[in-house]
Amino acid sequence: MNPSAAFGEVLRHLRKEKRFTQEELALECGLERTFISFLERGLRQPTLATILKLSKVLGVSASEIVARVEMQLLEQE
Amino acid sequence: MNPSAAFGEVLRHLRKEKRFTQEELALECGLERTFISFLERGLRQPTLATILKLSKVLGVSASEIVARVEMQLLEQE
DNA sequence: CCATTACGAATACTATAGTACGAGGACTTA
DNA sequence: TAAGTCCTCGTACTATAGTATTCGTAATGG
Repeated sequence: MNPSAAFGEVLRHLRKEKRFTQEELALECGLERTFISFLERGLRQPTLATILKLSKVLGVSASEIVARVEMQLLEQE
Repeated sequence: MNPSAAFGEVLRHLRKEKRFTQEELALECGLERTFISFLERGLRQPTLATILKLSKVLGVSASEIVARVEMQLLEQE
């Protein structure tokens, strides 16, 4: 499991938890819907600025998001 | 203060704490020396994968690094 | 059945992360 | 003076993050 895939799973989980569609999340973050789709499918990886944008809208700190990614990476090696 | 600048300060601080030169850190991370310089000066921002690489070598979790960046951003608005 | 919502997927593009090489300044040590 | 270390800075390049647009389709509801 690579960082992109791990991040994708974490992002999708958080988004569904907050009852956002990809389009809503994208709009609030000032990102493209298709880019959110890329991220969730692990086909793109975020920069630090993107992680921060997402974290604000999702109501979770960026460090918390990264911590979840690190857990994902450990669980599924 | 933008995310790149905040990250640069955190990175430089951690690197000096661990007594690495930019070149040593770059070598261990599999990155370019000049890229470490760019990061520390806030002229580039890292992707998630880069943050993870740096965190391994610096002996600090990626989430801890991001937490420090968030603190930097709050302190200096 | 048809319209709408939500998403995947493809393609092509622009902006920027990351590489590679090298000149030169500030400092130290010989 | 001279040589070495650590870093800044510039420049040009390649890889990829992020935009923009479009089509297909599965699910849902009027």
